[in-house]
Amino acid sequence: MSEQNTPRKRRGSGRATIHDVARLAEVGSITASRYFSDPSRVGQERSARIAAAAKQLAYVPNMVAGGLASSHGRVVGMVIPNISGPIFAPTIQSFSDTLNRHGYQLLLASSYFSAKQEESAVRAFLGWSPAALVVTGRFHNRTTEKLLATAGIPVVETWDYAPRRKPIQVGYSNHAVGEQAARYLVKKGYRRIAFVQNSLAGDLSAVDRSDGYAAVMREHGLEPHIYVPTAAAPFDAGRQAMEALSLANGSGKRPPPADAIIFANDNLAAGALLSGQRAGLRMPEQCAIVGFGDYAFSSLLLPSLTTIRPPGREIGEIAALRILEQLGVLPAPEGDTRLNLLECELIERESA
Amino acid sequence: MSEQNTPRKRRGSGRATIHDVARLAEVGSITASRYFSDPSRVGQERSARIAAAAKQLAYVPNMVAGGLASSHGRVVGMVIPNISGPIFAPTIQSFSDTLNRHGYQLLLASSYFSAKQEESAVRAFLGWSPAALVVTGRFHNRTTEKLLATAGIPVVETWDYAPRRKPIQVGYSNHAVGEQAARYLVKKGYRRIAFVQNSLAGDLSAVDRSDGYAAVMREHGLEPHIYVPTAAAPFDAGRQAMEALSLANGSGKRPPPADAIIFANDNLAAGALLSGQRAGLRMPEQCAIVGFGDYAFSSLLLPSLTTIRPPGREIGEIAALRILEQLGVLPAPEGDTRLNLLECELIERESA
DNA sequence: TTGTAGGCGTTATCAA
DNA sequence: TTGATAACGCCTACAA
Repeated sequence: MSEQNTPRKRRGSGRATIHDVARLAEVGSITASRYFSDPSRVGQERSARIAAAAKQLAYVPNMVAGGLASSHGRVVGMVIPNISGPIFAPTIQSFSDTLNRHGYQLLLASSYFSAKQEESAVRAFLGWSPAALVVTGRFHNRTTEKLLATAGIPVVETWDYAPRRKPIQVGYSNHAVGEQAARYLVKKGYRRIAFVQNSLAGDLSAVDRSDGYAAVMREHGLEPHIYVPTAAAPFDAGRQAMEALSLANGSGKRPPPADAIIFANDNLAAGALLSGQRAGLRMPEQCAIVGFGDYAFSSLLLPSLTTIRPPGREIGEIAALRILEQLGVLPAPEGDTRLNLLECELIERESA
Repeated sequence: MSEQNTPRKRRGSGRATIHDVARLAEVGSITASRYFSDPSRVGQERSARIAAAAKQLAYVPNMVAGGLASSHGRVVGMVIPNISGPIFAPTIQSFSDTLNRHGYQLLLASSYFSAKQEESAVRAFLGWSPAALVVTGRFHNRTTEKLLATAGIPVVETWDYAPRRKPIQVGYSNHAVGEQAARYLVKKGYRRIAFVQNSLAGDLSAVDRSDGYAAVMREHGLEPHIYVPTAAAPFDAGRQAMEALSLANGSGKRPPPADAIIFANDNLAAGALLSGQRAGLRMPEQCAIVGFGDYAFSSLLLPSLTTIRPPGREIGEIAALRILEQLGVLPAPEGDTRLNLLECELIERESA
């Protein structure tokens, strides 16, 4: 016990270091280091001694020192547009959990869909020598592009899918989602199908969806009708669209412009559903509604909302797996793992 | 341009270091270091030279090296029960944003309400020499307690409030929430008020709420009636409770056991609302419903759900501010900032 | 399988 | 206000 001479260093965290463990275990510190990174490379006896010493000293490896020495720490940075919205949380959750399971930690920041904020988050992360970086979408400003390209670490783009780009892609096709919704409604017999765009300009993914919708419409000889609401709040915008497209048979002669509406997201759809319901509109008979996102409330609405569920959880998990493979933590599977195109599921409920 | 001799080191990240900046600016590297941590401590001329050099070299400070040298990095670890539930996301969001604004990064992990997972997350964080640590709730296992106590850094407990504990507290009183809901219903004239507990055992905060409810009931000479559903899924549990407490007037003689129900959370309340609605029950006339959580869907239900909103966003922001004050990044306000008791807001909607 | 030497990029310490 | 020097705790390279 009196062995434990405390040299009272002038600096330092005061916690036990790998040297303390090695000394107590009577091995070289590099042997202790090897034990912690890959126990199979250290002999039985010493392993046992090291384990005992580590336990006795409550040793916690200093990841900062390790990161500095090896020039890449066991952290992965993720920039996500926002954390508290209904969309991205499952991605963060599954991403973080998968990383943790393999000893990596998540460094998180949000961009609020701002390229400038994304850039500053990436820059801040870079200071931590992350093992990899995850960003959302394929649109970044030039500086961010350069930072990512020269970082020399795996970069993953999530929530979008751009086969020709360099980073690993994990996402789905918004264009296909638009097609999927339109095909579904066409098959159900609807013909006057409208698409309600997000009033938030800059939601490029919604534009991709409306493109897919328009393509299918034309394919069937139907006229695409894309409505862009002006109201800023999603529920209000949804109501506004509903009034314009389905409740607006003011003259009493003409049928309303739409007998089915695809919304850019479930918030818009919910606003429309509520206003339709309050106006006594029968849905889906008089007007079918399809949303996007499968938010938590979507199954609770009356009528419950038919919507398309993006694979948020899967995106997070696959992004993490691809990174761990790139880092050599997991064995690399056969074939090209750079492109990961996932499917969205159309969830058929009452509204369409 | 040919000045940029690349010394091709055998190791290292390849990025520009503070020494490169200092050399280009023709100052000592320590002066450059000072410039980045507190520009006011460096003279005008040199400051300008350093700034120019940093820009030219696209210098990104290496936080890992800085963290090692100063034995505490600019990261803060947060353990939250889960990220993708409806509850904690705003806390994470505001916490992260507030930290980022002051140059600190968020290290995130989730515990899924497991003390064991919480412990391993705290342990993992400690390896990063965080500047502070945030945990959720006041119940941890003994090891976690010890780790937190001996970490020598600010520790914040959020989402609960235990004045006598050591760490900084940022939360609200679940007991008071239970009282608040009960008082509201009593004042509205309801007398047969029941409380529906979470079927998930281990949700201790919900137990605190039911205690508060029971206290108010007794205070008014009323009999507390706490119902514990057996169904595991929240919506099912809510339906089950509704059937037992309000729709169960099978004999046709006795009035149902409850004319008002407080639910442990909005998910349960939503399940109840839906089943009540499908059974043709008029709410709140025949049965008033109060939830807890103010989830995203709560305002969209029919009738819209009267509920109590916990101050999730505020918790995150205040936790971050207290930490930054403790670290000296922000000026410390007067008085005791260790205890931060926030209010929950009762949001009056249609269901009660 | 184990050990030695030295460097990773920054900041604390001390002196000027 | 500025700078030289020595940690910080670990890991890579190389040797035994």
